[in-house]
Amino acid sequence: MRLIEIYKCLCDETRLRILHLLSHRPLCVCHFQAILRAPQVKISKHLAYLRERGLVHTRREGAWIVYALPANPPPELAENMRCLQDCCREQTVFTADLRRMVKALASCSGPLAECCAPAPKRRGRKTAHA
Amino acid sequence: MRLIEIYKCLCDETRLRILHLLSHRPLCVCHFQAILRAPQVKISKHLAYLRERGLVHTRREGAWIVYALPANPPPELAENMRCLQDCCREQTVFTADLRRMVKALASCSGPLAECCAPAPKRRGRKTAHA
DNA sequence: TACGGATATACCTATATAGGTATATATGGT
DNA sequence: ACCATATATACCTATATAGGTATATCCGTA
Repeated sequence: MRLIEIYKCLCDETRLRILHLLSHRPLCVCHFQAILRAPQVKISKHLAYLRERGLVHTRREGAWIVYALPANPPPELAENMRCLQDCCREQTVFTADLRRMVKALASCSGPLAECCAPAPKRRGRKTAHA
Repeated sequence: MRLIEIYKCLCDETRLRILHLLSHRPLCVCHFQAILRAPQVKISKHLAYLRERGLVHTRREGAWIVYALPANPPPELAENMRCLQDCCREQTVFTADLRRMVKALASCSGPLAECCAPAPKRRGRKTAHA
């Protein structure tokens, strides 16, 4: 993987926040919408940008698409993700995202998709994402 | 220093090569021209971009401007520079630059500016940069 | 003071891309 | 088959920026 391509992925704030979140755990699109408070199309396009360049991959889980970092990233990517995670500890944008992520996942019981379920059956009060 | 600003600096190949070279030693503009084989204006503008964002600083040395990494960089920058230097070892663009740097500096005797000196007095055969 | 060399900058153009609106596609449930 | 939800994409617009040409500035020297 060319180093420059990695940095091109990292040089947008939305993508940086996405990758930072993914360095903690896989997430589906609706989670990103909730955590980053950004419209679906914006999230989706940045995810596509990352996917096309191999920084993330996806698996379908029912109606949801779960995004995750690659299982065996090339060393340049792995090292940069380590660096990113380290640097993010000090910058409030990222710590705030983490807090929102925890909150968003709190309503998840078990597998990821649970908290995205339509829910009318279960609680009948919330919209799709937690 | 905001992380995103650092990545914006890293996401252009010319700037990446410049920073990589600087992670080894300070250099003046004419060195970059020679090593990167790029026109003066291109080098100069990318250096300005980096300077305005605090990734490099300059000192004048006679007619030359010597660019260097900051002496006490903020931790985010220091860590990313470490990461960069590490990753560059494997990518040919950067190793080739290093080779050209060594060659360009070979004709330097002592302080940096020496190899940029007009030289008619000393050897009278080369143009400004080595 | 005039000149040449080193570097910076003003200006222009082309391209990438971020962000939005509207729409398409896929999936599960009725 | 139909609908609602989740996600992706086509299309448009605005902006950033890369790269070039021409020119300005700064410095040392004659």
